[in-house]
Amino acid sequence: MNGAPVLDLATLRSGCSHCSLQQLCLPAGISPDELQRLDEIVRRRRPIERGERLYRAGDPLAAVFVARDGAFKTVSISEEGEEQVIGFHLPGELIGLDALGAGSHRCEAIALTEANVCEVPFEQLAVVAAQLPSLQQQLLRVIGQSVGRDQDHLGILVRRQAGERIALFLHGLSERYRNIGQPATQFKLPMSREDIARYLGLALETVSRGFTRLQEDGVIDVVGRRIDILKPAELNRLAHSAEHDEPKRRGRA
Amino acid sequence: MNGAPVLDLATLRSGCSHCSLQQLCLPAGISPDELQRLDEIVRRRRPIERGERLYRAGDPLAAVFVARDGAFKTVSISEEGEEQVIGFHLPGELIGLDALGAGSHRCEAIALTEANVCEVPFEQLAVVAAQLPSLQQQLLRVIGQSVGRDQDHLGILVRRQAGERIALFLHGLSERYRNIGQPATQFKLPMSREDIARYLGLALETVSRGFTRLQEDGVIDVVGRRIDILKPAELNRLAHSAEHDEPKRRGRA
DNA sequence: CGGCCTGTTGATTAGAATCAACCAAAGTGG
DNA sequence: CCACTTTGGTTGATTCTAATCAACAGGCCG
Repeated sequence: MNGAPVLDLATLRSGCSHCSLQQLCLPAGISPDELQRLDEIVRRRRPIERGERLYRAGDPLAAVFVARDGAFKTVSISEEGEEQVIGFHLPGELIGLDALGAGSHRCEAIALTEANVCEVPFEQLAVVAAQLPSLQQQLLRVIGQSVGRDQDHLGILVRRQAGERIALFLHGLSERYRNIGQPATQFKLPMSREDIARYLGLALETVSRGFTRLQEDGVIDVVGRRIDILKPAELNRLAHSAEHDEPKRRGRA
Repeated sequence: MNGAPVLDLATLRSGCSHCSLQQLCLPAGISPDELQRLDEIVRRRRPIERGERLYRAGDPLAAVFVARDGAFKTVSISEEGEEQVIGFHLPGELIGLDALGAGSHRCEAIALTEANVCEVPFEQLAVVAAQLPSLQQQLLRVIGQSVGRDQDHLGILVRRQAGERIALFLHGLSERYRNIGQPATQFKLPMSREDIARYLGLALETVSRGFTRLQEDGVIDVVGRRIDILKPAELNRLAHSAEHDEPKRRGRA
């Protein structure tokens, strides 16, 4: 658990063109010389600690962020002070779009782990995007992907069975890890059971039980936040075609 | 079947500059001469009938749409053929952003009523937006508002009590009608109970019961799809601070 | 060591899904 | 024009899932 990783200065210094996330992030599909324009406005921020906020609800839209590593959650606080989790953000995924509509943030973005982020001042991004059609295109695509993730989230929440939601959650997370080139069947959850519960609209006990149930069924192996997906196909099945299949029969024959 | 309403040619012909939704739609904040550039690429389509689709899942992103009147729903079809309602779209709200991420539509957009829509070819919109900073800005804002509505939807779905979800739904719809300058306390729901149920992640019977309950409590008056919000403040309270207040005591005192 | 946070597990209960009638309005066709 | 069907909505009875309340276990920290 030497959690605070050795600070890779080279990584911090080097720009988008050397970033491993290049093909997933704003620079995707942008020519090298154009990339430099983008690179000039991107600020590589110092490491963020766990629990630190990138912005708070109500803050004016100043910049959007992308994690190079680590993970974030965005939460909105209801009038009663309840925290509801709007989304989780893995490396390469844009953070801060919740302010696009009104010009100020609806959510807070909180680091779930130590992380390094790139900060892109929004005004400048807009200006450069207007000048570089391929950047504009990629910006819209990245925004669209974010919309897509929100819709996936909606798709999880309308499922009424807790087990389905949990399977869908794990499946989706696994896919996202695969996308960024990390192991898709073995990973450490960056978020707590409570975060997951507030993301899925369930009680945290229900999430816990859901995990144990999946473990009992041999689909996954869980130890605290360590997840090992033993039967990806089965998880996929549970996530999609529901549990209608084996309704009563627990012990398999 | 004079279903096709009297065709208002003047309305169809007149461009954005004469549109009553101008300040809510893409043209907002755009100077008259710039507006003409936008106007040139907007196609005013013939009236759409109820049940007609603007696009289907899988269709490549060709255009985005805005209703001038009427209402739409966007739905995604699960592998089991279940229809899940992603969103409802009132006049002035952009339809079709679900394709921004992958370049093809994830959803289908279906007319809930007869409607007139403007169609904006996406490629051309991107080109013009790159040339007109104020249009680019407004495009991003409108996209952001759409993201905001999705997040409101999420906020509804994580609420676990059916009554809260229903109150929140009515409250949000009311706000949106107010925004477009239509009566906010009296309106006709363009969607069926089943659509609402699939939007809220509830069974349709539960939605029906929820409406009846609100009526019994004197908060609203419902007759089929006609809604009259009698106590907006009370609805607002139910939507936000939940029903934790009067748990058992039905008859007050 | 003792406290604290995170997660698991158990018992009970509230609330919504489901199954099933039923009703009114709107078509449809003889 | 009236019987018949279809569609959308309401209401009732029953069942079952997940929330809630509660106790407890392991890891980590001061």
